[in-house]
Amino acid sequence: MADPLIHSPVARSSLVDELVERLRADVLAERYAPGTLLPPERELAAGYGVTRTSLKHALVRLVEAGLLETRHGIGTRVRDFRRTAGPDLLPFLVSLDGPSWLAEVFAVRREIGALIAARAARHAGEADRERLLRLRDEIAAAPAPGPAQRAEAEVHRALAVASGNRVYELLVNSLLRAYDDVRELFAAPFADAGAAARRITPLVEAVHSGDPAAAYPAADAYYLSTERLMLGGDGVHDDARSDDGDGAAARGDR
Amino acid sequence: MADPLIHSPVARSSLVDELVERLRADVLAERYAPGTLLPPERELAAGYGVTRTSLKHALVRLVEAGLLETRHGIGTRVRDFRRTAGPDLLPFLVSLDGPSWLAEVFAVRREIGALIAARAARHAGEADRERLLRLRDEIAAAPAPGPAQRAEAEVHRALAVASGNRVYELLVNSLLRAYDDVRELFAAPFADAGAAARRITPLVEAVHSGDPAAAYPAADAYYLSTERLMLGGDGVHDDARSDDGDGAAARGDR
DNA sequence: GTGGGCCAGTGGCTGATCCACTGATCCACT
DNA sequence: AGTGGATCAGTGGATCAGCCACTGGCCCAC
Repeated sequence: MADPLIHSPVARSSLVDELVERLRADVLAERYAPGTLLPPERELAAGYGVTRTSLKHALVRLVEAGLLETRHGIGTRVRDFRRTAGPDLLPFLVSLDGPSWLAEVFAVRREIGALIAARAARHAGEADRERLLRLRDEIAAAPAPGPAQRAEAEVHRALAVASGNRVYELLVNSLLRAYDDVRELFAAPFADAGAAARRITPLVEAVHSGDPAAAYPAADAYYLSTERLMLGGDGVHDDARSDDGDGAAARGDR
Repeated sequence: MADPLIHSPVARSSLVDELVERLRADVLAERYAPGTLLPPERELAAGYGVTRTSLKHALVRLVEAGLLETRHGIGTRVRDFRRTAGPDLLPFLVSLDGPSWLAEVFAVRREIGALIAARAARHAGEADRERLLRLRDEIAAAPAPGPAQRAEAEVHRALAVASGNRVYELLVNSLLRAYDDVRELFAAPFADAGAAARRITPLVEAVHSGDPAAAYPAADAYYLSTERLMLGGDGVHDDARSDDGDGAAARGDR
């Protein structure tokens, strides 16, 4: 008895969802060049074989995401997402472009994670501290990689909450989502719950003890270790304030 | 002659825009409690005096922003934005709640700005470095606070680009937008272009010289100084790795 | 009890229609 | 020649009435 499986609701996606996905992919792949006008809605709708109303719902979502810009009487213009989009776009960039973006996400997660941990050590209240310990135990006791990874994500969130700065909470929301989709692909290295608990324990304890100077490097080491687990190999060179997960592959023009 | 004024297009907002704004305000003010269902679309549309189609366009945008969640056959549920929204929500939180969020945004900007500056010092290419100098000169020569502030924002962007990590670019996009709306309210303290240039010069030069160890504190000092200009007073205490702009006012439950 | 079928209520989507805005063009007037 | 206004075609904005698809609760036959 008892739930043998967590049933994540079968991802049924609506017509508009599909449409958004295709349009977004087309925009991100620069099949519509930045700065140019999209074809008129009536035409686009016909092209995709949907009503203009449905197409509009899709466009409106991409506008909200910062990828498009529509002006009445003119048309819908493609924007340069590097200048206009926020980190909420990361999940799609990661799943489209793969390792290049992922590495950069991890690099940021590590650097910001250290900041957050240091703040958390300074600001965490009693409730925050207890929550961290509880989550650590939850990881150690996790019956499968899935729950363990979820609990680990909760630790990230809990640290952000404990940091006492809500902006960090929002940031962490975006960063976590950025690799949500790929997380399950990396379940294997996380199969050993004991090891996972051992990785995260120094961080949790440093924050719990309230010592920022200890929390900072502990977070750095922790994020580096998970990064290595997920990206495989040694990932990055490891000097004091180490580097990268670089965008060398990435840097465009301008 | 020559343009005496920059005409920013008169912010005409469409019906749907208004609708989104009202709904978002209602959600953020928790007039619809998180976790509860919104009234049915037909009813809601009637209540706001618009078509169901228009209401839908508005709802779809809020779903995209992470504030709502709609399920076919069930209804539209209000989500807890602290858990689900990303930093793209910041502009609205800032303009609704005012100083409390703004202070936290600045705190994050300062901490992350220092990280970015240090990375930029390490990774900036020749083009990046020249762009920084050019922008610095542009600030010094700015004829009015408006252009100066815009050029300053460009420096933030340029630093993110120079950091070689595109995730930081997206982060900076969101953070800049977070106080876009209030920026003009603080034009007065920025009237002196010479002073603005003097504030930012040490940062630009530290990055330009390629020394991360110099760039980090230079960025910290720079962001602290602009923070003080905008928030007034001394803002925060200023020890080595200083603090806050705290969320003491903020921390909710959970 | 238990399973199946029904049904009311919800969001999803359609297609036709009209409105409002933009920019180009043309023309009358100066 | 130059200026200003009218017109027009093309675009997105918004509406409407209607039907479809999904959900959950209810009831009834078994």
